[in-house]
Amino acid sequence: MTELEKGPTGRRRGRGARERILSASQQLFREQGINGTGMDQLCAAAQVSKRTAYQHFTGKDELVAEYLRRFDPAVLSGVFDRTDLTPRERLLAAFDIPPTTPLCPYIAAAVELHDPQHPASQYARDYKKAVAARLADTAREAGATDPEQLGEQLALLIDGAAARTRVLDTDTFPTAAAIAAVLIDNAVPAAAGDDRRREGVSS
Amino acid sequence: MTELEKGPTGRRRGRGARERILSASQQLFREQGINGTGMDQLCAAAQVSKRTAYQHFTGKDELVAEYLRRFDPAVLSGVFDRTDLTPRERLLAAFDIPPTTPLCPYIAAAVELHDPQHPASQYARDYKKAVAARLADTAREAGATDPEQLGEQLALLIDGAAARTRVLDTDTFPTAAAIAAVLIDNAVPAAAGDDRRREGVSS
DNA sequence: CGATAAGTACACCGCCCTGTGTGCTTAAGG
DNA sequence: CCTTAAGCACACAGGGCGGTGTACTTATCG
Repeated sequence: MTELEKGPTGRRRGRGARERILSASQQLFREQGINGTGMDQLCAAAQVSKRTAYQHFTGKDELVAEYLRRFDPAVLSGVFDRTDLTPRERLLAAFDIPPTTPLCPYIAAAVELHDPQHPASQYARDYKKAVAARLADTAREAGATDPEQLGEQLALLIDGAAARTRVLDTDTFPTAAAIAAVLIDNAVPAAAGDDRRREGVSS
Repeated sequence: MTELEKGPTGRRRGRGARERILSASQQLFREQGINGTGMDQLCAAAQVSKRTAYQHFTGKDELVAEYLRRFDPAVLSGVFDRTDLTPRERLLAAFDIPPTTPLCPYIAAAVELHDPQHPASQYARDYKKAVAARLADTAREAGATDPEQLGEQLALLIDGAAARTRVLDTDTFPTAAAIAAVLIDNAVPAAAGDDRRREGVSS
């Protein structure tokens, strides 16, 4: 039952409370951080009464965990499922996230929550492992000799760029992409018909 | 009644409250995070009255900033001033920080404070730039063609290992060190006489 | 000694936080 | 229609936080 919001019907601030809460959390947790966003403010932004929020989520912890689970489709699948790119290009495409990404929310959550046992921290861990695994898959597809190692290396580069971008307040993904290009070329034994050239990636 | 460390009576005033506060902050901010450590708890651990703490620091913000400034000597100088190592070895030695480092406190501060204008965030930024600069200096010493680029790349690797170690709760510095070795070998045109092991590097 | 600065003990303020209790209104659907 | 459940408004509890006021004690040194 309860076929809730399926379109613009829910213009009133009636029935789609849960979705509005999660949508608002996406914005606020990113802009202000998890600890920096109170439930009062979040409920106000979501146009949801506090009582309703606590009927959908047992507590803020559960809300935070659920909030983290709403990133997969866009980021993870969106990059790896592009069949128009070669495996190598797909690996490098993972570093093209300049505009709308203040900081990887998984790292932020792990640091802010400061508790490895927290559901959100555990999910962050799982997610990071999943990304490394998908990178490894693509690396295997690209013909790397040690795909797991390359996947782990590329994952580390992504996290490094995310963290460093946060601290320096400057986009460091180009640097990470340049390193990735070197690693990929070094890990693929002797590709033949590829378009790969040694691109110094100056800019 | 609190026979605290007296040491040399160099100071004519003061019985070491400030030092105890900063010493306690080193431990607590790392173990519990900055936001997770209250002034009450910190003062109790430092065996300092709260009133005294606020006579030494105008507020928690200032204390946090000062806390961050107490890391340089050991980490930064300790690695780069080792004359017993070749430049290349010194660059790689920056990745040998496995035992006593839960997470780079600069990244943690930047994420937790969530305000680029915060004094501590600004200092974190300066520090990260300084590390990159010293890495670049050493890279130049090692004969890299583009020392600035290599320095920035190595700095990114360190931050990546720190962040990823935090999220995964696993030591990822070996992975970063492996990448560093590849990058260094690729960046130094034709090293001679070194003991560098060529790991699949196709010049 | 006595002056002075450093440190102490402890209560207290106001604020914001997560989380609830209670009663009321609204929308959906048979 | 009337039932049912989702949502709302609002007040409030309990606690931790950063920070302060006040009066007292202690160490250091001229």
